[in-house]
Amino acid sequence: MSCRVYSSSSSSDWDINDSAVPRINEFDAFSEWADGHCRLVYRADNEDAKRHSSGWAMRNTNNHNVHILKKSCLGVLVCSVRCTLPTGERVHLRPAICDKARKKQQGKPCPNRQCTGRLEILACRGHCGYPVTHFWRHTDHAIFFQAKGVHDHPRPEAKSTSEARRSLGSGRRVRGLAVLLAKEAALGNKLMSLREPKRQCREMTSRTLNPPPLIADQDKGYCSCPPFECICNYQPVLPTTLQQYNPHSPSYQQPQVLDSYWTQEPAQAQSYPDVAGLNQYDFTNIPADLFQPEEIFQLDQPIKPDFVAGSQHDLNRSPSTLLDLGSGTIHREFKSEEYWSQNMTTMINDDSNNSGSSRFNLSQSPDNTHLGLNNNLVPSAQNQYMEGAKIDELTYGVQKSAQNYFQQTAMLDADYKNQGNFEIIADNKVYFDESLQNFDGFQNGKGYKSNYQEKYIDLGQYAEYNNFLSVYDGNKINDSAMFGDLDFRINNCAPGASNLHYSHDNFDLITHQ
DNA sequence: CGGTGCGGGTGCA
DNA sequence: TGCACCCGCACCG
Repeated sequence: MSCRVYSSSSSSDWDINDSAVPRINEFDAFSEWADGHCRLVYRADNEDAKRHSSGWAMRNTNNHNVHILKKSCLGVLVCSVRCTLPTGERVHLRPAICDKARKKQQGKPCPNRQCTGRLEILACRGHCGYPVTHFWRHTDHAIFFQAKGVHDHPRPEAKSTSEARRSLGSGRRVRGLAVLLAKEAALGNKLMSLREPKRQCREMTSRTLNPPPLIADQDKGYCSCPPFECICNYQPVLPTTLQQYNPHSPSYQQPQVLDSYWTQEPAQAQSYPDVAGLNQYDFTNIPADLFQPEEIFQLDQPIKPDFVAGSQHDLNRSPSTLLDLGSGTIHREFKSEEYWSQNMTTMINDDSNNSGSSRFNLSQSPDNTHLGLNNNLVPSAQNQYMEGAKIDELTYGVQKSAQNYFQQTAMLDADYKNQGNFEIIADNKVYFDESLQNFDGFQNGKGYKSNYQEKYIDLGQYAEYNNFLSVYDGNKINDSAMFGDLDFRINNCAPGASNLHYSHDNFDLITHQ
């Protein structure tokens, strides 16, 4: 996934509100966690895009424009006391999209069993104090996506995870939950792997950096289940039975459904440190009625600040990684302070989504990445751009920064125009009928020239990306913490990962209201 | 029951 | 006028 910088390249020279958008022949891989100011173009038959799905909890927002679907971020459900799980992770559940359901979520006991806190919404204020917004626009040839704002909160759990939990109903035994979640994960990943070839790019990001759950690195002996839905956690206590259900065990017999999943991507075995021998859990001391209907969010994950690896007590605890059933990702999230400082640091230093110079989104596969298309800014201009964007994001509602932002954008636009290679589409507010798919005016007179791309490839960006890959390759096995960090950073928009081309000199016309 | 999309309506800048 | 947001409705799984 490649998030694009406003006006930083030919490929980003469209706005969701333009009367006409370029016709695209090469598309982006779907980005589940698109973040920052970015624009993506998906295939018209991309199922994820057609569903307007997102890892973020996005709700429909009425913008009174039937042609552009607008969604705003609901933030994330967090614990009111910000309790910390053994590994320093924090609760971040997916807010329900439905207002009614979301209200019911709030005030529920923290999923952390030993926490007295309550769930509350951590609202998204990533777009000048307002929630981050996503825009979707369909043409006959593509689905255009544009995001505005940088999420200022942790990612919620994946959609499939919350769906799985919901579908469980209430009062089920944890074992059932485990099986269901495992199946969900297996099926989801299976489907995702089959859905679209390019999806692999995204998978590479989330899985390689955050390998799938339940695939234990036996050498490391850790558990890679999520803190909320640890499957190992629900395994029987007795060693013999444990063996039977422990996927980490050599003698473990995988269920048929899961088998393909386990063996599907063995190379993605996690390398998390064995925090506390979390492979084995004793559930005999957990009463079946412990999970009340109203505690469907209740985690079997204790707050244990003095968590000591290897202690017998801790053996009964859930592992601390978070399974993202939607992406097959195991999140080893930042401790909250780490997260926030990291987040702020990222925002301050990178503002990746705008500059695209620091955050790489590995959802985009390198081999289908046409580097530089989004990084056509000359360094100086790019820095200036970052400055403006930076301020824009960090000081909510500061109009000055917004001016910088757009002034910079305008300057760059003008700069491109001066190259004489293409013309920016004027938002002339002429509203074309959607049926006018072949608008000669744009096709013949205002097309993008392909040589533009060649001329503006930013080698510096390319180098940085390679550097990243080098670091990544060198550490992916041994440094899971790094991946936690990288995962967060790279999953934000990275212009350098663009693979979008304007290979046609025509545009898809859309209709404004 | 909840996700999703649509659309009327309100308040604010 | 644009935007954020509330609400209700309909459809769907």
